[in-house]
Amino acid sequence: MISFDGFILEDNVPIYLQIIGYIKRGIVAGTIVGGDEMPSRRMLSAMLGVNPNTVQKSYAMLEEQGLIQSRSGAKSYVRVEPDTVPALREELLSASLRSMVEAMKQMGMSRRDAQAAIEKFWEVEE
Amino acid sequence: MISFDGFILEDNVPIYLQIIGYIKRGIVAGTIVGGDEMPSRRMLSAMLGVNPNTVQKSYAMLEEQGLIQSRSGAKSYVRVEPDTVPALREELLSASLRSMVEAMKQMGMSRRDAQAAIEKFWEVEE
DNA sequence: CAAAGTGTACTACTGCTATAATACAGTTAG
DNA sequence: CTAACTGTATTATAGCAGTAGTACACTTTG
Repeated sequence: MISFDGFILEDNVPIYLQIIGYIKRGIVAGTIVGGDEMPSRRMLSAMLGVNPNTVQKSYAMLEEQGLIQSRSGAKSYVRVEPDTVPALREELLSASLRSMVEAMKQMGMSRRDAQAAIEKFWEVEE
Repeated sequence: MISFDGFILEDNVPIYLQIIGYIKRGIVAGTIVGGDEMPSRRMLSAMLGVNPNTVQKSYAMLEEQGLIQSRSGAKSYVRVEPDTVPALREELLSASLRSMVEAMKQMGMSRRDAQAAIEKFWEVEE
């Protein structure tokens, strides 16, 4: 069963998009793999304190994108095909970086400034 | 008169927040300074192809934050106090980096991976 | 002064996000 | 089998973002 332990709701971003992003990032990281069991819509909505319909919306979109498989009455499972991981990595990286790089450039920062700023925010781990 | 030439509307982010962000980043970069004349609400809305009320909302919030000064009937001007620039820089950097670093960590990327990814997205300039 | 431009305010409408309360049929486990 | 759980669907409500149109008083400029 996929864990949503590290999941924190963010403001100003639709919840269903946050759920989708969390699953996608987990697949890229390898912490979520094909065949993994998804929490039921009701269970996840209770865990996150959001409405079941909001969770349902994110699951429906994940299924549209071929990332999970649902069968009426049964549990839902993650679906990862050979090309899935590299495609998701590219998609998520672009989304994360494009707006940030654009913002930093508009702030008059150099590439070196950006690297330094990341150092500060990465905190000590790894 | 402040130019909005490099301004491109983005999806999934409220327009009034994008306008506010553009002004703030310009102030941090120094391309926008205290005393600069803002375009009128009507003019900017025509330039961006958005509703005057949307522009009005962003101007009202900028005034609440003390970044512009409006006088009924007259033009609006940018207001930059001594502490404004460093405070804005810190605010914008945090906002930009926090979510990105968090996303990259969840994707299982190292700080080195992040630095390399930025190299690719920065393009050749500076 | 007079006209044009300006900030400000108001109402009405649409669409999206999210909540809320059900309902029903299929699957699964005891 | 049966009870519990599951996916799925429906309807209603609320708030916010954004659009649309209008109005009024003030400032600036010719």
